[in-house]
Amino acid sequence: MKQDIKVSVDAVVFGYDPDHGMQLLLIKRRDEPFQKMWALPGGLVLDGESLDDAVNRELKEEAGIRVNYLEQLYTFGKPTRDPRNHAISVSYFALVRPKDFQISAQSDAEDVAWFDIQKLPKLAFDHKEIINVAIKRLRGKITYEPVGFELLDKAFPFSDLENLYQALLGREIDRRNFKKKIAKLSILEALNETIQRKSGRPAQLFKFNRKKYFELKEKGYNFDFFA
Amino acid sequence: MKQDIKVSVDAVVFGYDPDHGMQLLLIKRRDEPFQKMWALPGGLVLDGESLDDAVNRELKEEAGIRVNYLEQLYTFGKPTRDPRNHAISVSYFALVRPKDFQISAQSDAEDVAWFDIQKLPKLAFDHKEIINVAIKRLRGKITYEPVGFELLDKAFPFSDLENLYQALLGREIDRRNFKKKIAKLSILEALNETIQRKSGRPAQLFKFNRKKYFELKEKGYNFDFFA
DNA sequence: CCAAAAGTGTTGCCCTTACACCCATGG
DNA sequence: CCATGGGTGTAAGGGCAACACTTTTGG
Repeated sequence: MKQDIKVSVDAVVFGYDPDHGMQLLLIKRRDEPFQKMWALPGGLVLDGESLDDAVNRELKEEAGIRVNYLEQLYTFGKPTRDPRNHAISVSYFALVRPKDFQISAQSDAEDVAWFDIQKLPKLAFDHKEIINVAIKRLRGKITYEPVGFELLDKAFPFSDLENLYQALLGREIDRRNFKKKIAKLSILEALNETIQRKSGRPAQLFKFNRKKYFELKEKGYNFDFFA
Repeated sequence: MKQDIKVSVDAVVFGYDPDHGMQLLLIKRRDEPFQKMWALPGGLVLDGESLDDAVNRELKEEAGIRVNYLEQLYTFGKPTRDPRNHAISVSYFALVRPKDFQISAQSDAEDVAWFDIQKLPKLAFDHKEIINVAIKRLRGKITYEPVGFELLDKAFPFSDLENLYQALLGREIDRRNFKKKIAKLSILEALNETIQRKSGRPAQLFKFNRKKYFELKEKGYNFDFFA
């Protein structure tokens, strides 16, 4: 009884653009099946390759990016998810700063693009389902971890953080209370710089203090941003 | 380039025994590799079989049990984790009431037994690592979900719930405050029965109100049992 | 001077925590 | 009557949410 199951990895890569909201990285397939349809970047794991290595390799090969933050999401194994044969997909959840990279289609991708998570095209395989799980994870994650770390520029105005949270939570946040909450954690550092957006008063820039964040996390601190 | 990676599933099955604390179900391997060593129940996924089906089948085949609660945990894919060949393991996290089953070794298991999670034997493959991840998940889970549901008898005295939490959190709980917290959620129902343990005053029995719990969960209620 | 976005404190309420004594039973 | 575990209430303090006006800039 010889087992014949293919193992692949797929990555759900989120990026945040202050002007356009949460974005998702997709590639357009060059080959069958689902030729010319949009899909998650990913592909077969090589013999002797670890899962993490496989995702990183595929992201580099297909889209030319290296992600900031990567964690395993879920493994999908319905035998019918690939029309060709029984194939399982170990999916990953990734966060990047879109501006850090010039994405470019390579390898078996005909095209690569960022899509607004509210306006996704039709997707190959069960990738829509994978994305739904990832979005759920993202929504959950922001309530107990400062996800902004990985999605915002190194230096950012407070309003970017606020808007990111509003976008993900889908509701308004009270700026003052939010600021107090973040301040209490002391994981933000004010810089002596300001930034001028299109209009209005210039905003002070901040950066995350990674070290302090990890210290707090080690001690088992509970980051309950929002209920 | 033909891919040759084996896909297996492994289950970390927790059970709670009011007298002996948190227990973990292990099987003793009948065959090489790691012959006669203790290991997690699990095995190869069959062609055309879904991952969930594979776990349930293996649990039935090897230990003769059907679990109460099952969720996917993590997929381990280090190419060297199986000395024979590149094999990935999709691991699962399960909760049962030990008393519900008479465990019995079957199939390729020479023996099956419950072990105190504090006193585990040496384990085959990377199963120790898998268990560590599972214990972490369990500890995390109890802080935001009423795990007791799946681990305690259908009817139980309040002290069982209290002891379960104390065992998992590794610290004392104030009984009165804990009771208030649980009461506020109104997911417990008092029964008109009592139980007499070894000594002391008889205790009132309670049962969980599953329906209410799921209602609250649907509405996005935040069960923050403990920080 | 108008529009746009940034910045800033106080108050009331609720929830959480700290805390100790009596009760019912078996031996 | 003693040991064991079960059952119960209150008060104080901290954390969270609600809430609106002023400041700085560009046009």
